[in-house]
Amino acid sequence: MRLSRYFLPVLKETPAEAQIVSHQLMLRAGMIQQLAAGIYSWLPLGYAVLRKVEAIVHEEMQRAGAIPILMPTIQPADLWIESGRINDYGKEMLRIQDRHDRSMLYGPTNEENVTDIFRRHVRSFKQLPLNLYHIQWKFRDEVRPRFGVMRGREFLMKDAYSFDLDAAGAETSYDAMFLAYLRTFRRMGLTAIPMQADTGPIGGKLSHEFQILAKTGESEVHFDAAFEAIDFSADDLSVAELKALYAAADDKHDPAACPVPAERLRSGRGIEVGHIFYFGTRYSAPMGATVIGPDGATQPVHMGSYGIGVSRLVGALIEANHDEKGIIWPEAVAPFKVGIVDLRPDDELSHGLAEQLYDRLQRAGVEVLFDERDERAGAKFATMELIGLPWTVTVGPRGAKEGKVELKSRASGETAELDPDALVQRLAG
RNA sequence: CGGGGCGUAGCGCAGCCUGGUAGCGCAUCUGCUUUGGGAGCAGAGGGUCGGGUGUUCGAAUCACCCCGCCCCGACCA
Repeated sequence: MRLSRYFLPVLKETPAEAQIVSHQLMLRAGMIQQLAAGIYSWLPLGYAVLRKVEAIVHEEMQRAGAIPILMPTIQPADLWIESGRINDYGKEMLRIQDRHDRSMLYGPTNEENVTDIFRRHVRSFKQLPLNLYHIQWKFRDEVRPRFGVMRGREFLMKDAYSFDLDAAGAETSYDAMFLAYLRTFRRMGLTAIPMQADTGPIGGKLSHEFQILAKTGESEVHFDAAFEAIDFSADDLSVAELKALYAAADDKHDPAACPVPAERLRSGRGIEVGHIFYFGTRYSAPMGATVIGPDGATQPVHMGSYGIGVSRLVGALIEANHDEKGIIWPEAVAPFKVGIVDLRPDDELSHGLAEQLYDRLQRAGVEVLFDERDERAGAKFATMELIGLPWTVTVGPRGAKEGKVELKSRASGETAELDPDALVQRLAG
């Protein structure tokens, strides 16, 4: 992508309304644009990151056996009356009347919706286990939206729903999601600690929320220091072991009853990026989502639901990866892998080399943002640092004479002088 | 939902207290010079001062009502 042809409205100054660093940087880097309180448009750079995050979530869900579907944003209120949940969400739920005066709502979640799909088509235990998920926009009319996409009213969420014959099966499904979550966050370079949690309006008895540690987190969290020793990227992570370790957000944490000795207890702030629930027959029973078991008896299925705040993750990623100059994207979610700073577009030799590298990198399948604007070096470097691409290639007359360009890592700041072949090889790898 | 604050050019702000029809920096456009860390000079464009009502000869400025946004607290992917 040529920057001169892209749409990247960066800001030099920090908009007054943004309080936390991720919100400030998302606005300054031209990723989002606020339309109303808690409602944002995603501009090209922000949308590119959102799609990267989405893609990882899709891959890990499917790896864990979940099947993608797409349910609507608008639902009939009838379904929620049937589940008995119509009033549980209170004013958080946006209600709408359609032209026939039928009561509709903008879905804050889709348990009823998916349970309805299930009950219409599944009859036998032989079709279980089943896990259906989608990534769809939700609306929760928060009393006080804030912190940009971290607490928006409209937000993109991945929600998966598992169906099993019995509690034991449901727990297996739960554990599979538990593991998939750890892997998902890990792939984005984030360590999320699973914590015991309340079930809220979703209902149920077993629940964990996944919290990323960050100074600007919304909730106070407490956890066993043993978590610090765990390698979350290990292939043989044990869900049972992780579940046994103590970790809880403030609301669940009782210092008097805490099983962890004080010297082993760690406290910090956390950003909740995922939340999983096992709620048994909470929806299947009232809504008649049943199967015939091996014994010939009809019984309600055991369900769980599993959410990841996809749009919130974009903010959380920035909270976890930035410095005073801007964002530092982990490669897995970067909007572009490389930025080329064409220092002197008016210099034939230097500009020619930059063009050539742009072309070669693109053909090697590398996502490149090519800054060939007629701007000063300082402005270009500042833009690159702000938007945080993992790699910057600087091409100027000085190096071009020697046939060299500079490669710089945004994360480490390390630089290397390379010739074009070595550069392409290194970045294409 | 309780408490507080703000709304003046695309962004950041001043002007308001003490009424006299709007200003600064950045950004934008044109020209020239410049070009390895957010350039310089010269010129130009851009505002129903959030909206309404009232007071007044006269309202960005005073009063009242409404709307929007932000912050603190109680609640949540």
